[in-house]
Order: sequence, then C-alpha cells, then structure tokens
Amino acid sequence: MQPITVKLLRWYDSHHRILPWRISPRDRLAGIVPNPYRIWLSEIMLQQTTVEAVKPYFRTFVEKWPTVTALAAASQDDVLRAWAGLGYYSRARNLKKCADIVCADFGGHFPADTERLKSLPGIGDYTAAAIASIAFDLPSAVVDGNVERVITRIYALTTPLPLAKPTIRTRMQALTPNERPGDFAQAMMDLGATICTPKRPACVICPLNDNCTALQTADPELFPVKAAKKGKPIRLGAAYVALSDNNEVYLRSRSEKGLLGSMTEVPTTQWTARLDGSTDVDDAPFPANWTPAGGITHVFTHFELRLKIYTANGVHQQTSSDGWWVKVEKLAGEALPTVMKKAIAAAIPDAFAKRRKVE
DNA sequence: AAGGCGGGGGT
DNA sequence: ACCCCAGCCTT
Repeated sequence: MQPITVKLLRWYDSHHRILPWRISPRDRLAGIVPNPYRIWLSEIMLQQTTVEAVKPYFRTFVEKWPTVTALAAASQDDVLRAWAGLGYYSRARNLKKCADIVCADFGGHFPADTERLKSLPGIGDYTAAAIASIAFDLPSAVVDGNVERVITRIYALTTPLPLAKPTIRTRMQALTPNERPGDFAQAMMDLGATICTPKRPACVICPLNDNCTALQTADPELFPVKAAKKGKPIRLGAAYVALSDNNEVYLRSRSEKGLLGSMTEVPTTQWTARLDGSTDVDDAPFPANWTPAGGITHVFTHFELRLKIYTANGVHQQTSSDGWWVKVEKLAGEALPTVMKKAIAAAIPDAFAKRRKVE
C-alpha cells in the first residue's frame, strides 16, 4: 500500500464524517456491511449536490421506501413529489427507472461490478465506481470533484479539466488499495470536503501535506486548473397564478422532456431572450381578470430567468381543462420546483409559509 | 467535446 | 458576481 494511502486511511479512522448512509470504519471492521440500496440512493442524490442538502431528502426517501422493491412499487409522480426542491429532476426519473430494472432484471439486488452498474440509468463513471467500492468493497477508482482537487494538488497537475481527467483517474487507481477500497474512496472525498477545500485549504493540518507537490512548489488554491466558463444569458417570460373562488390554484404538468421535465407548474409564456411586442396578458392561458403581482428572478445552471407574475381571483374552474386545481394549503405536497414556488409566492405571499397561530 | 440540466451555500 | 457541490445524458 502506498504511503499516501496508509496516511489517508489512518486519518479517516479518526476524522471521518458521520453521515446517515455511511458505515463507520469501526463498524465496517466489525463486519457490518453497507446496504447497496442506501448507498445507491445517497450517491444519486449527492450528484452535484451538497451533503447538507441531501440529508433530509435521504431520510424521507428511506422512511417512505426502505427497499429498492418498495421504490419500484411507487409511481413516478410520488417519487417526483418527494424529490421536488432537490433539483436535476432527471435524477428522480432515472432513479425510478433504475429501481424498476434492478427489481425486474436483478431480483432486487444491485449488480456488484462497474460494467453492469454503468448500464443502469443515472449511473455513470463516478457513481458506478462509488457503489462498487463503498457498497461492495471493490478497488474501483472514484473520481468526483473532491478527488479531482486532491489529486491535481498532490501531483501539481497543470493540464486543465476536463482534459486532465484520464490522468487523474490513473493516479487515483494507483492509490486505491485492495484492502478497504470503500473507506479509501470515502476518505479522499472527506479530505476534499473538509481539509483540501477549494478556497483556503487547511494544509497545516492535512495528513498529506508532506506528499503535496502543489504545497511544496506552488499555491494549492491554483488547482485544479479549469477550462474557461461561458456567460449566463437572461431569459424573460410571464407566469399566471389563477385562484378560484374556493381558494384553489390552477396547476398543470410540464412536458416529459427538457427543463423541469414532468414536474408541476403554473402556466407560463415561453421563456425567450426578448418579449417582442406582445403584451403578457394576451399570452395568458385563458381569459381572466389578470392583474400584475410583481416579478421573480430564478437562476438556473445555464441561464437566468426573470418572470413577471400575473394573478386573477374568482376564476371559474371550467375555464381551463388540461391541468387541475389544488387548495392553497395543499400546494406544498405538489411536485413544484423552486422557481414555481417562487412564482406562486409572489401572488400568494403565505402560500408556503408555515401555519402561524392567530395573533 | 460541448452543452443541457437545479438549487443552495460560501466567499 | 462567481464558484462549488460524491455528475449524467444527449448531441
């Protein structure tokens, strides 16, 4: 085992994070094995998502669906409702698809090799290696953002990402031990998350500072080198919050593909670079006494959206057909992405507020 | 290889 | 304002 590997495992034994889906190194040594379903679920949720954001969703999911069989028995709509707010909703659609396949083709057991894991929807290079190493203790090299940062610093790799990825993978594979590969994978990620951070890394207390080329010869903060990013365009549109006389809001379902696919929305116009000429009220989904209710801004990964909000009261429910009506108090249970909750809240300020005692 | 795809927190 | 987060999929 390489010196770096030994040092990192020793550090992990005393400084590992406590996480709801994790088997501690002590328990692991005592023979307690991870539950592949829980490892898979956590890894899907953790894709481009912080640990703190995942925790409450993970608890909700394992309580609601304790096994992959239970998840497969759920409807996609139930899964999307539980996922609402976590983002990257294709993950939720693939989660359900993957559960169905694991139950139908693998008898409810996740395959224990990276090739077959990668064939499942929502599982790519990283997640296949993570499940193989963490759930099954196979020496498969995990390469996520943490590992990219730690490896490029240890070896002072100046090739910009993503071009440096194959080199990083080779270096990581060379460090990954046949004993405790799962703990090693998690140790690298814990180090990246708590010590070898993007800004102001805590090199003074890093267990690998003697092995870090970037620390000896340069500034660790300069790594990893990344390709230049692109600007973020602005798109404009309008959203329409219709209220019926019995305090229900009109909702409808988005198309299955593309942005926020299969999630729930209030009617909106197209989101375009410019509103050329037409007035927003003319673009409403149905005639009503639309009145302005301010605006919201929501930032997506690749564009910024500014929506003007219109609202109308006392709308007759038969004036619309393709969607459905939901009591304001029941909105929180719908599969509403955050941008739609913002739009509704602009028209109905306390729509998602916690119930407050009468003052 | 590049771009689409959420949302929140840190600096 | 910009960056980052246990990335994947399509084109």
